[in-house]
Amino acid sequence: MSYLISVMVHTPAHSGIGGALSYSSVTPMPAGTLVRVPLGARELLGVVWDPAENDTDISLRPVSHALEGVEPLTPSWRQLVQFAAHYYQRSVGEVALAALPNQLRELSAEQWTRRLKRTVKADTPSERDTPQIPQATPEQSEVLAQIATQPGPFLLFGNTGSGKTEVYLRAAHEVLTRHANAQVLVMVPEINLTPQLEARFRARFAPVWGESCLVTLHSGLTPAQRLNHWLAAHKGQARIVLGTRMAVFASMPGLQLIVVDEEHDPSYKQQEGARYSARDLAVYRGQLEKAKVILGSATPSLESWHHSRPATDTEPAGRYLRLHMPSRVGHGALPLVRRVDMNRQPYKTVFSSHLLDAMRERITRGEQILVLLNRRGYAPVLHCTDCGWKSECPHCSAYRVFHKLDRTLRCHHCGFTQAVPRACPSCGNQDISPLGRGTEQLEEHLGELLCDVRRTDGQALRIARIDADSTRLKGELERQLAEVHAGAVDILVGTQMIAKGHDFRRVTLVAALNPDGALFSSDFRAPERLFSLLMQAAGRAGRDAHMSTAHACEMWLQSFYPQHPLFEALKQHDYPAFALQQLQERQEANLPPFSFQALVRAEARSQQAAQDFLSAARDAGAAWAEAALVDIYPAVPMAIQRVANIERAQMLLECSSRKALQGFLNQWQVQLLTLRGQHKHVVRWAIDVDPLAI
DNA sequence: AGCACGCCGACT
DNA sequence: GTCGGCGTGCTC
Repeated sequence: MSYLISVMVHTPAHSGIGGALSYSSVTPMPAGTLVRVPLGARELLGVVWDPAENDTDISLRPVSHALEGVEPLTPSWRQLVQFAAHYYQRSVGEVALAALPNQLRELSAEQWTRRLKRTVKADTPSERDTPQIPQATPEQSEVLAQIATQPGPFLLFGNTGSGKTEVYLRAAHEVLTRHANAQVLVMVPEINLTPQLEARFRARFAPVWGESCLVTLHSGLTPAQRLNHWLAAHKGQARIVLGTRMAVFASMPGLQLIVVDEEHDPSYKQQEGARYSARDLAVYRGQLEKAKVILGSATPSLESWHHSRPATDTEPAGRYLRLHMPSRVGHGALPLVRRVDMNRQPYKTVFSSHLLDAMRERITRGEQILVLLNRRGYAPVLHCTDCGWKSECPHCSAYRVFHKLDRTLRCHHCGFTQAVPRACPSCGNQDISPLGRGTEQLEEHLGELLCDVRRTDGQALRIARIDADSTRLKGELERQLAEVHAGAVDILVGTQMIAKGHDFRRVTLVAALNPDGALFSSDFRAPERLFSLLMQAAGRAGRDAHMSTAHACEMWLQSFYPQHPLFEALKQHDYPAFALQQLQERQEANLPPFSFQALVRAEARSQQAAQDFLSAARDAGAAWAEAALVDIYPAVPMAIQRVANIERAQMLLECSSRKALQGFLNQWQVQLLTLRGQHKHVVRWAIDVDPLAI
């Protein structure tokens, strides 16, 4: 008598073997068991996916062995993986195996048994002082009462400094004390934000449950650490798991609470392989495992804001419950927002004289300045410096993108393409250029403009630049930040990365030089990102009480559109007003969250081959798409059209129903598989469901 | 995805 | 005479 065991192994969706593979075994292995199985000449790690059946096929190869000493993964874990694979159009095996620590795959049987012996470690008793738990503010108490009594998911909307972390800590404490096996998952968008939050959680919980009550899960761990932390979570020893988006797949049998901090952050969307949104999966997982979910942000994603809308006379409430914490606890007032109208500045001004004066004043007072460059998500929309013409698409409420390679303007929404005009179509001016350029030598330029300024100690002022280039080396970011904290730097020039999570206590002035690119971007999410960035940057300033009482902190915005509603809302620190305005625009244009999108990307040796494949895919799905009310737009080259000599194209799908789009994609995926055989030049293709950038 | 098998060019 | 290039094709 033998059993048929269905096993998922790491095979991509388009490899011909998408589903579970069948093996035989003399023992009936339960679903969720980790096993090693032969596949061709190799032996791979796999997960038993379905309950064992009686084996009727004698030709099956046997399972090599089950991994000793690891409990099977729970049904809800498998359900989460299955859902994610299905929703994001990938194979179950790919998602399942990617969610497991690498060492589980790589260790041989002997190494594994050795490892098992080593991991039996006694809990290190904590030598910490009992934590100082601050008194909960009435606002926090109210929010916690809601979390305790309502099912959620919750959108915790609170400013920087409103005490969201204290709410997380208390909600976690509540859950952990109520059940001896309860576990809490806390997610942060980026790896460099883990240490701060980890420290807060440890300080609160390690004195009670020991240092090993918390583990982290992120890509910065060594393979051995990753395995240890994963095992601790899987066994339930770690009561708190703190990690980046990958942690959403952590095996946590006692999961009762999920916190997604800074839920609006685009980093929660995986950008390669299975392009899942960890935030959205967290909500799904919470529902699946009956765990409460708290999404926290000072500037929520418009999706979450929309989903947490209160009921109106005509419409029921969204499916999230919005919890508002408007107060700022223990911090100075929000900075004053000042706008400089760049139309009144001399031609090609980079730093307005007003701003320079303000900067001089701050430096001579020994205060620090943050200069924000908004280069991330930069899409080359053309504009005329004379009359303000922009490369709008005549058919869409989108801007067309400048493709340098063939000098065309293309709409990434509808595909409308034209050659780049020689002069401005509106006023004839020859000087039309991409919006938001000219920041390259900014650091140098600023140094020249302020060369006359002396610091309080008489030394020449120091400017530091922090961006992806200057911090490529490991530890370089930390080193540079330490310099800023030590006061060695007067002006910090950087991209969005400096606005995230770091407190610069002596910064009293934040300046955004050229935020206009995001107002008129081909990417409809650009304003949302800009608002969030500026709000966060404003929150950076003046967190030192002494400074902020002495001199008001300021945020300066240089813009050609100072009256833009985004800046108006920012001036009032009024996210709801901004969200309302943006959501109205989105609704009128039928954009997310009022519609659902998917993007198909294809890579090929030639642009033509990539587009041909997509066009063939469009034709193949046309009838179904029409029936399902799915709009398929024409294929366009990607904004970055060629990478390492591979041409890239993409095609947008839009539908007002998530379910209908899902259904369509599932059927269409099969057609794409067969199509690939007919388009030999296509290197690869992939579907991005709910893409963040188009 | 891996890893075979397989059929053509420059080397000890 | 082989080593090795990476083009198809198969893996329960």
